[in-house]
Amino acid sequence: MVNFEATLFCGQSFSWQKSEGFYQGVISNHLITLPMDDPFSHIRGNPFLEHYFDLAFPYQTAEEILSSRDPNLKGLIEAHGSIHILNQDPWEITLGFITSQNNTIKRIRTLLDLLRVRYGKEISPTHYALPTADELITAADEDALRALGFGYRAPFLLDAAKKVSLLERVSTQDDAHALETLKEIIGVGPKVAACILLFGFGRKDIFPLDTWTKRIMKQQYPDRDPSFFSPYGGIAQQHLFFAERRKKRAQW
DNA sequence: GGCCAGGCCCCAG
DNA sequence: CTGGGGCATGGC
Repeated sequence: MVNFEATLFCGQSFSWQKSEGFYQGVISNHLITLPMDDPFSHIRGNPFLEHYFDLAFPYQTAEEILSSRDPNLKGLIEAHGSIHILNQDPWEITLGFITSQNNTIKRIRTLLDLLRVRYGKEISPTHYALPTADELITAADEDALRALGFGYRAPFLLDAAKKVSLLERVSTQDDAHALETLKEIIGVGPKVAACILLFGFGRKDIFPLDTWTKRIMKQQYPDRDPSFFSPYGGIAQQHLFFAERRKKRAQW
């Protein structure tokens, strides 16, 4: 059973909101509305959404392997249900996770919404696509992005836009080389590169280490490292991250 | 006010 | 290679 709350709102996408019984989200330039009581009914039979929600991946197998390896994770998976890794656009993920550094999920959302309204294409009276790399380079400069509130991340977004072709190279590289390629973008270090690989390229074995997951590893797995969860580190990490944030009542 | 937030760059040692 | 200061901004 897919846990849509955890899948949509636990830090892998910043494009969804809840309103009046519906999940509403922008996927590239499509506005998608899913009924909260039965999201699956709108996804099944729609190849575009089936791919976005990663229905073809064998989550059950991954969860069984993780559960057999670690009782803690077994408990979390039983409590959460499945957390899927969405197939999102690498460029949009790059924008999102450059913005994420030293920031809160709530404010990442706010900043990306500002970016949409200011530089993106209107796709409905109330929703905008994220700007493409070309749109950003053409219409924005560092001062304008700082004025929107991006702070020191402003030049990073512009550098990423200039180097957007790197993202095509990544798709044919193994994880280690791909991380190195992504770090050629100024402001992209190990953590942001990991998030781009996991969430933008579906690399399920990537385990991003941020302030939360570092703390989790230190406290709960003091003599392990993320390879303990291989080849499903990314999936394990989403469950650990979700559980820890829920425990601390962190805001989305 | 200080501390933290899905960090990274740069520089010392 | 590792550790620590600085960097924008907002919420608590």
